[in-house]
Amino acid sequence: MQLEFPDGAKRDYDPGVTSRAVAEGISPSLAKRAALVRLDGQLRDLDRPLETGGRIEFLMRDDPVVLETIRHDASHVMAEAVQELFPGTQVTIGPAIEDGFYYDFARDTPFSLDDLPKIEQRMREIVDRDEKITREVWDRDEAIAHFEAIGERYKAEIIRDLPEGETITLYRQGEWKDLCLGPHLPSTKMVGKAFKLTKLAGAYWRGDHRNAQLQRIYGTAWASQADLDAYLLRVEEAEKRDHRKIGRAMDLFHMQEEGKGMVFWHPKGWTLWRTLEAYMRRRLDAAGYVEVKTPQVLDRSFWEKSGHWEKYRPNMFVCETEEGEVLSLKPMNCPGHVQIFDVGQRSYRELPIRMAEFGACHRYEPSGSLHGLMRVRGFTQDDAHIFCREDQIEAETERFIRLTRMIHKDLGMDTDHIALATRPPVRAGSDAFWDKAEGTLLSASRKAGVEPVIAEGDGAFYAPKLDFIVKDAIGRTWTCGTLQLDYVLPERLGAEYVAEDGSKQRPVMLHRAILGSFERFIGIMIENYAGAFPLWLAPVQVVVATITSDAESYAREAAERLRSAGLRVEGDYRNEKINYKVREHSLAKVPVIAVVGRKEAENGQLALRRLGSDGQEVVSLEAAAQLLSGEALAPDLRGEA
RNA sequence: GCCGGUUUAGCUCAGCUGGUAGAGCAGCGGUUUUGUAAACCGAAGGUCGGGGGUUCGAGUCCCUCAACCGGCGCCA
Repeated sequence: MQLEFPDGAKRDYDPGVTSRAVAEGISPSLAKRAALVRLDGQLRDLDRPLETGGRIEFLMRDDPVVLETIRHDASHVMAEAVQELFPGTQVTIGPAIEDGFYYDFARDTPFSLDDLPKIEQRMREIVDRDEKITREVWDRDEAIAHFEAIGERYKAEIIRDLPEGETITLYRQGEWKDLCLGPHLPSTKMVGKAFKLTKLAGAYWRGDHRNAQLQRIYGTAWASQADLDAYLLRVEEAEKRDHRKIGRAMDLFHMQEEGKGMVFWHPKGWTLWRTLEAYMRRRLDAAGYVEVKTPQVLDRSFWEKSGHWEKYRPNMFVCETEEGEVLSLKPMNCPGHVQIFDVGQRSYRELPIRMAEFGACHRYEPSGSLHGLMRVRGFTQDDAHIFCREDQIEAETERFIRLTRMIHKDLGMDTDHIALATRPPVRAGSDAFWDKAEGTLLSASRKAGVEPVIAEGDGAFYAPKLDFIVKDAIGRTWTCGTLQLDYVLPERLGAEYVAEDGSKQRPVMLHRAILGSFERFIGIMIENYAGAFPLWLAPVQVVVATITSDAESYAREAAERLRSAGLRVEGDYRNEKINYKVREHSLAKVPVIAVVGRKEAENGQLALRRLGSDGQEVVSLEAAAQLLSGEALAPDLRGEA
């Protein structure tokens, strides 16, 4: 058989030769340093015999591709360590994940955090043992019998569920064996010691909450200690951006026990909200939306009609009056919007109707899923429903994609990608219906200049949807914005319009949101900007800070002038040193500090200091008012003057 | 909802194997009038998350409830 090397050289070998032997033939140091091989694009173990020729490439330990294998192997080393330390623990699965790995174990007594250092220590020993990792092909029944005999019933179950005829491979390292597809590094030594066990968690067997709960141990692993340190630093930096921390420090909002999942917005946080809402309202007005407001609480019979009572009841806040009336806080705005659509007779000429609401909704989310502003029980959606004819879906979708991308950009978020969630396995509607619906969303995306990533099977059971995934300043992605087709609700609630030919027709509804909820989006913005909002969004835009009390009356006058220019201004006239004030307002992420000393007071000036720079520009009060009020315009208002 | 962890002053956190709570910052009072990231002095501030138990004695040990944090699940 013939092997072709990356440099184009071709050489003949006998079938059955291992990659390692091939490497040794080239240079002993290559064989020593190689971690994996790639044969015709497929990763393989170094010691696995080559049966066929092909393009071969040796991958060194520092190759990014190998990193995933290091993590996978680290999970195996961890499993070996755990089974040595805690006999009777069963193994299940342990894959590499982003930045690390985990392994799920079945054990009666739970692990405690104190166990992690012990496990880490044993892992280091296993790395030092330099155990050879070898691949073995087993007979299916023998493999099942083997795992059952040693009490590994989860492994046995995995093999049983593999399709007949699948090659069963076990990997052996030292005394320890695991069912695994591979590939793996040649020895535990190559895993290295740049790993750390990070957290414990419960996880359901096969991800199904009806199954047994296993114990998951998470770890992170890297090719070098430097990479591990860099990662840990990155995690630390991300923690500093935590919106809950910044929200407290900047006095934006708080939450308390009596209202879990409910937000108390403080004056500064609410200023941020109002600024965002005003911006959104202008954008929606300009995009041809009409805004409405629908009731917060509606009778049970209404939710029965909409179908929510049957399907969504566990998530609804239901209340009962003294008279025994049963009502629910709205969990969604859509049924309310259909009520407005349903009043009077609609004509095809009116369509599309783009009906928007900053709709406050309440959902009884499970306690374990609550998370700061990101997942709450009381929230306000930037919701809208587009009622349109079938033939308008594509154009409306395209308009929406363009609008959404513009707004995300204005708010400091780059679009990472748009996902087209297609038909799920269990669904309503014919294949022809799905073909058409998915096709419409796809072609609309392309017309808007976007090629969506297909999220196979992620659609709702009645129609496909588009999700907008944005990327923040530190590379994390968030789903913000969605467009969902709906033929069902108009039907249920009897929405219709009179068509050109006089017949009654059902409109299609497009559910759509750009931010998602204000709460969550503001949380994301806080983390994206790390609290340092651009001038137009900052709750406090300027602090006028005095150096001496002599300058106070001028400073008050200056603050008033800036306010009259539309800026959000605070005055700091305290008896403190300017260093102290600068530090405090800088930490509070105030974009502009206007320093006023004797000089400025005498000359009618301000010394402007911008957040993030230590220079100053001294300008006249009038010029400062002009300059800053211009800079503080929202993105949609710029360039009009 | 499930698993693990946390809960001490407004905030950030100490408090060893049980002996009766402490620091820094903020806030308050005073001194200082200051030129771009922390001036100085002083007084005050706590049902140690709630409830129950063990003990002569509990912030510390046990039980229980809650909230929060990290995951899992959920998010028609």
